Amino acid sequence: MNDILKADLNALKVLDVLLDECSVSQAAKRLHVTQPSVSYTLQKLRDLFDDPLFVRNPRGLTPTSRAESLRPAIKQLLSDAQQLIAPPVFVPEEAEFTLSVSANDYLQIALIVPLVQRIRALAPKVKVALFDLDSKAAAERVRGGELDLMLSFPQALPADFSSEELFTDPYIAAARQGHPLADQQASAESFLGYDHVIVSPTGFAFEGGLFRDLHHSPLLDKVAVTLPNFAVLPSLLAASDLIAMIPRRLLSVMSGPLSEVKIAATMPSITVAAAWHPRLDHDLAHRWVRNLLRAEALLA
Amino acid sequence: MNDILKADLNALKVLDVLLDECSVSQAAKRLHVTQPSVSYTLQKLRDLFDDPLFVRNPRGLTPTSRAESLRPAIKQLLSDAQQLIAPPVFVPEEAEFTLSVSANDYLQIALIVPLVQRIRALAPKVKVALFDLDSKAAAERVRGGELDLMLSFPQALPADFSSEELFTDPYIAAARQGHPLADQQASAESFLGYDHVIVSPTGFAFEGGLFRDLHHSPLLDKVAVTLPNFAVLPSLLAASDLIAMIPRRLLSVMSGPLSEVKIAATMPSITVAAAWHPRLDHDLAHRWVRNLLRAEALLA
DNA sequence: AAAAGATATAAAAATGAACGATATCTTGAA
DNA sequence: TTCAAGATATCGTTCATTTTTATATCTTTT
Repeated sequence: MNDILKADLNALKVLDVLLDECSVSQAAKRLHVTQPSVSYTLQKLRDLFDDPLFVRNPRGLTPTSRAESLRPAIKQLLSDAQQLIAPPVFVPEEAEFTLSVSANDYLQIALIVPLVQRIRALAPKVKVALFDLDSKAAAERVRGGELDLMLSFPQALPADFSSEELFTDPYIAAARQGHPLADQQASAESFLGYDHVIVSPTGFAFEGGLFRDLHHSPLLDKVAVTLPNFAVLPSLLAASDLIAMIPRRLLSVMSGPLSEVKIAATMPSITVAAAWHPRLDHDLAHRWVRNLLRAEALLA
Repeated sequence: MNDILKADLNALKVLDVLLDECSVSQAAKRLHVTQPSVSYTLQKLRDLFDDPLFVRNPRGLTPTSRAESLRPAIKQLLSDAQQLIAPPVFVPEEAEFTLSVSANDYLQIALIVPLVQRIRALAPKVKVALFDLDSKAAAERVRGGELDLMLSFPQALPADFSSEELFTDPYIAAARQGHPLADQQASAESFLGYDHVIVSPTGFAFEGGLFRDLHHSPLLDKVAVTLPNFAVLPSLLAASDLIAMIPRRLLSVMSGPLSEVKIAATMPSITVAAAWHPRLDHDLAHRWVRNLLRAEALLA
């Protein structure tokens, strides 16, 4: 049996040219090799197909009927191969895929929402599936190919993932519009004169990134309320004189009008990164999304 | 630009196995080469596709999205290639082509007619185009691919054609049924007592194969009629007491009932051969026809 | 009769692929 | 913790195959 594993597929490229030229010499010219080289390859082809393929005529070669019958299939095969190795192109307007992203609620609001708007404007057929972030499970789902992207803090990202830092956002203090300290330069005393609310998934355990910087800060003693996420923060602030520490980017995009409380102290900040499986490093669609994400991160 | 002439198509066979195994080591086992060899080919593939194709994981390799997207096309391509190099098969029942044959009228009657019957019985979709023989023009038409086969005498066939002798047929003497000499052993005298008719395309010039052997034969003096072909011979014989010299095979297949006139003299004979362009030597359909022709020639 | 132009062949050179040994990394087990 | 197992990548070296140069052979053409 004539097995493909034994066959030299590269010889088919020579056969293709031979079919065009019907001349070993001319084919050699076109292939930029010498005539004996093509003659040698022709021998291999004759062996492979168990057919002379070409018989001599005064001016070169006449293809056998087998060679003629091979012609269309050879052309098709090489054209397919050319397609195969051609660099892939990504056309946003026509791209059709689902992007699955996991992010905490801060990043959902501050980054993903505007990202989705950009995506929908440029690539209307692309769907986006957004998931809350559960770091441990998320990493596994990235590994399994269920998730394309996870957004979190650099420390929370698996080391074997590809990742990219997006931006660093300083915390600011915020309160309801009309709050006594709103839009003012507040002193430390007046700032600590109000009770505070902080988003802390672990409650008063205060574990996680932000709280490293605030470890023995007097601020923590003034925290009266902790929230698991930013969702209800606007309405809580609106209905009280509580002051919240939030990343700056949330100030403008969070629903409900809030004011900044300016204080002299240098505030901690959080750095945000995107991570994905290295398998997607060169994926054109994925790279396109990452470019959009990077552009969005650079704004404001 | 990534040109197919530069690409090593054989590497695609390795990529195919790699996509199956997701392991350089396993792929190497399946390919019966060493692991570094596959690793080396993988490098070439990475270069060719400008993509890592696989990233490492604890147990081997994880394909990139590009590699995954390549998978179906690779499978298809290799399957096509396998088809391409697979030995061709010829199925008479389904074969669909036109066989163009040129032969003199003797062979048309004695060989081609039964051949057509065989062909029609075995390969109902095959058409046969029959042409009278004009050796010079026929050879050119064979060379040009218009004719698939020419049947003639070995001397009349171009030397650069492939050819095969089919049979040798002795001349016999024939006359109408009821002729005084019919079915008898005739003496030379009684045989020469009748006028004769002979097929001689050149008339009384008596040129050609048969007449070499009869050059100074007294028979030629008794020839009263010459015919350009065998077509009208039966009716001429039926309507006269003429005796004809015809190849034995014509006796049974020629229309109109004829009887043999047996004579003691050793008769000349003609040898018949088929010729075709060497390009068709390995053509399966052509070989099938030649086999039928050979089988038919062996009969009677 | 020789010159031109074609393919095939032979020996030598050069290229490229496969090998064995080894480095490096990760995982899983003692 | 350490060690063994198992994975890919890398490094020279060896070996096989392709390519080249040179030549033979055949046919056509001048």
